[in-house]
Amino acid sequence: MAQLAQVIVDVPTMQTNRPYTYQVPTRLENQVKLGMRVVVPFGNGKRQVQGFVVGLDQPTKYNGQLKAIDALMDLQPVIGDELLRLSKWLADQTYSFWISSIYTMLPNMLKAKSTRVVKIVDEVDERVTFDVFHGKDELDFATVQSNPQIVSLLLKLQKRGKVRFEYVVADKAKAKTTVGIRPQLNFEELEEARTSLHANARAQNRLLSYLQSIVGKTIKQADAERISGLKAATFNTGVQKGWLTKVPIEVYRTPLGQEPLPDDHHLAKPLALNDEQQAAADKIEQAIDDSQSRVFLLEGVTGSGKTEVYLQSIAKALQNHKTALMLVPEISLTPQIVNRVRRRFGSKVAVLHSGLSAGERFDEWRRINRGEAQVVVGARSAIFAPLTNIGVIILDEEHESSYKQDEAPRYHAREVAKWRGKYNDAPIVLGSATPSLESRARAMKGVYQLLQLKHRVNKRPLPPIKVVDMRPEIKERGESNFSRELLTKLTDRLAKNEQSILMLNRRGFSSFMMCRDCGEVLKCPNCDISLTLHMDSHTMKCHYCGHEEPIPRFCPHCGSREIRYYGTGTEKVERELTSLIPQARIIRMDVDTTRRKGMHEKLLRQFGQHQADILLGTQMIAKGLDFPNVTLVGVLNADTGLGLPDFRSSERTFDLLSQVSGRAGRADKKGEVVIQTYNPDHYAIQFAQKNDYEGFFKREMTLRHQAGYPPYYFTVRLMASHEDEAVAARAMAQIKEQLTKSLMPSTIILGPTPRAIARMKRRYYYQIVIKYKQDQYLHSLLQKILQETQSKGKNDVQISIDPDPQYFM
DNA sequence: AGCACGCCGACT
DNA sequence: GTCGGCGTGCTC
Repeated sequence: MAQLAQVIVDVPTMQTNRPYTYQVPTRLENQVKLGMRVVVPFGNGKRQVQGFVVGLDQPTKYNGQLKAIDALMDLQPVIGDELLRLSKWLADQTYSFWISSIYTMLPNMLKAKSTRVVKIVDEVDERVTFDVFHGKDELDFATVQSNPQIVSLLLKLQKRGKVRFEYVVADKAKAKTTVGIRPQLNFEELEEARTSLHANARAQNRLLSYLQSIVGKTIKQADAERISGLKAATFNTGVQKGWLTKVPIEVYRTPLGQEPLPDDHHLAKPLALNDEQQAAADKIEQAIDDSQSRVFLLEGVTGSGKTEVYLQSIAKALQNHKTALMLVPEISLTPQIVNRVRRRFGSKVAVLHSGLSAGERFDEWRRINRGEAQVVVGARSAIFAPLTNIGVIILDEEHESSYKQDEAPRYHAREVAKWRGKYNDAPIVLGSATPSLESRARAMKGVYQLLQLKHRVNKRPLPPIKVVDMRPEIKERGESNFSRELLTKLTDRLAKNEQSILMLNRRGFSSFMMCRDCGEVLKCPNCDISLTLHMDSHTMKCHYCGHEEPIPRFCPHCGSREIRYYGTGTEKVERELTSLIPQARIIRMDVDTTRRKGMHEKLLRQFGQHQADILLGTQMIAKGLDFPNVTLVGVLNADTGLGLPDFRSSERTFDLLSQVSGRAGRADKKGEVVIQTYNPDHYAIQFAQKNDYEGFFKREMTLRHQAGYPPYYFTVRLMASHEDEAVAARAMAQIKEQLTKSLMPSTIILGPTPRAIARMKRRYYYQIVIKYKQDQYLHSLLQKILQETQSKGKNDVQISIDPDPQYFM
């Protein structure tokens, strides 16, 4: 019988980042369990917050009077043993608050909203009642918080005992319900009711018969109407006569495009595997059978049938009465891949992606939590799906940088997967055509087991790739996004009624407004970057802080009218393409045209139905798309990423070009790829042209070795920010001193340097990058630095730590 | 985060 | 003399 409970409260600060001990009141005895949400008093006054039970009956050194838990928010724990442990590990690994790592694992709906309400408890001035309280006797404090006059007025009234501040912890988690009907009488009583009916009350008579057939059951009213053929009005009469009652029935929200498959739906059969696939599948399935928590790197060229190996591994796990988790990068979480999994495993599948509403996400989460779904497909955060007894975890496109969250907690889904694999004694499958250097290097060392698929399933060669040097093109024809060669091929496809995909590599691109007379570039007043033109809203926007201003007609610096937009945006390319090939029908896909929910799918569907000849887009079109009629893929600017100060820029360029090349000639028709570049001799482009991952890997490893980058070193990035640049710089210099003193001599400390975007949201940023092979002091030292520099207000230096950063910029 | 306690300037 | 500014420290 639990007397005490250790609770992590929803106050994300360094000082409160530890469990607090509460008493379990007698009325809640035997009900409080690990992983439940509770409402607890915290701090002075009547403040209440949400918390999570992370321990029971552990002794406490606290000498003060313990407070008691106010209420339970759940009947069943929302976090099981595995995820509770994982949340602690995650907080430790990513240097974040325990409460934050708990919340990243749960759907947003489980985060209760804590509101402050001001209540009138005694007669107050009529004008106050009217003006401030709008005639009501209570007020949501959040609505007046920003008005200092009202705030001080309310505080005065509080002192005089006229009003009281109260806290309300409101749970947002609501299950959607529909009306259900339930017979109130038993069979005989219903029969009895029939005798008192008028002879012509035929509908009521039928209702009674129907109710007799469902005694003791609860049926959705919609279903009842359909089955019985009776109208809603008849059921209402039944309620009036006391024959039946209406009760809410909990139902799941149905995400668009995720409608349940019909009951008689035939699940798709597994496809036959070729020898390579079979060999890989055998190894994975053996590990599933033996409950081995090893890691496989499944390296397979585009079209080599990795997905089928995934699906059969999942089938194996299910066959062993276990569950399976499959992660896909958000960008390739397309209906195509999702449908393939659902056709194979039907209603066992739950899908988690960013397009779901909060309610839909919550419902999918509950289906998984209740064990109603045994297969989960989702993007990064789906790695926290509340599956139990996992048999296999798959990460498709494991090299994708989107598996690393770029805000706190800065976790990498691959590392979380490995943790869960160990906990569940389940193998991990990392799949990619172009594995990350880290993973491939581990496979070479034997840490992971390498499984290779070297041949395409359809035995077709990969499409030939033509690299076009844009330098002479520009010299001869002036500024253009299209080489003659690409234009010729596009026109040719048009004539043959075939389709083309054009990709504009936007990585690292800044489009900006510049004055042709004085060279002034329009910049964000808060951040250190140029503003981007958004034609949909006709404004200039800052991508970092969201600042927005009208498009200027005159240069704000010199007043000249010659202020123009620079940078290769998709819109501009579309305009050029329209003027070059007026008869071509173009679909443009970029952030602007796909912002609205469902637009992404809609545009792809239109293209799939050949409502356009050319699909023009940014990186988002590079992955997973499979259009049989596409025979030409063009990359307009292959090298924009190469000049970036990022040690992974070659790797990313190689990946991107390899991915996009795989989009051509998926079916019977022959495909071809055109890559336009200003760096035709760059090794990333050369190796991509030859489809030579092995060559690229060796070359890039040599360079990483020379420069001391991953995978030869582990890295951590420390960032400090302050409103005053000098303060941020000084804080970092101090930290560097501390690091140098305490870390191992083999550890390399770079910086401090101002970040590439030195100012963001009115703060200046400095960073230090630590490179190490093995350093036993590092982790605890970083924890200590965080403790010491814990910021209390906006006037303090803010420190953040990014383990294994994706970018150093 | 939110709240109280506490120590210095401009006011009924 | 007091009201209230926000720096500091604590929350089981």
